[in-house]
Amino acid sequence: MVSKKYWLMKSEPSTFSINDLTRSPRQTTCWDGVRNYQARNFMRTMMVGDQVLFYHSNADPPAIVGIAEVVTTAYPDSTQFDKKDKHYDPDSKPFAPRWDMVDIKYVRAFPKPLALDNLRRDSTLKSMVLLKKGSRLSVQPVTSEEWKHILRLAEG
DNA sequence: GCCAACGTTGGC
DNA sequence: GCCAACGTTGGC
Repeated sequence: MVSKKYWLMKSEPSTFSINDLTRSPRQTTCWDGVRNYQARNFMRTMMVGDQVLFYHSNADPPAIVGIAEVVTTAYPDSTQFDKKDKHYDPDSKPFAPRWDMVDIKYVRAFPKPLALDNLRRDSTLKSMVLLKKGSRLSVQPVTSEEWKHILRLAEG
């Protein structure tokens, strides 16, 4: 038995919001379009049951808006082979796919989103990857302490 | 819309 | 292997 891990995944709500996730078939979506090696490598270590903070970037305000969970391990992202897709990668070959994705399923939305500026003022969270200066990583690990604290904030 | 910070590419 | 140029992210 491996213990659950915790993650944060970013999405621009104008592209795919947590509401879009609730309306998806089985409230599940494949997390395609990740084109950053570090983010990909994190997805490759994900296990079914891992918990995910759903973050709205480029939003007003940017905020953690709810929770999802990982329901598949990583598998090749089909959009890398689709010439018409924005995330098409001509250098990736089907016999050696470069980019992976996982499926995540909606768990719940927070009654009140946790806005980025509030998170920044919270000393318990000061070493969160999300809050590091210049951090752009779209898939990132969250410690269990950060996770517990964030859930408390969301309930409060 | 601006721009700082970051990741990637490619010439050398 | 260095690093300038470029493209992207994402807060503001």
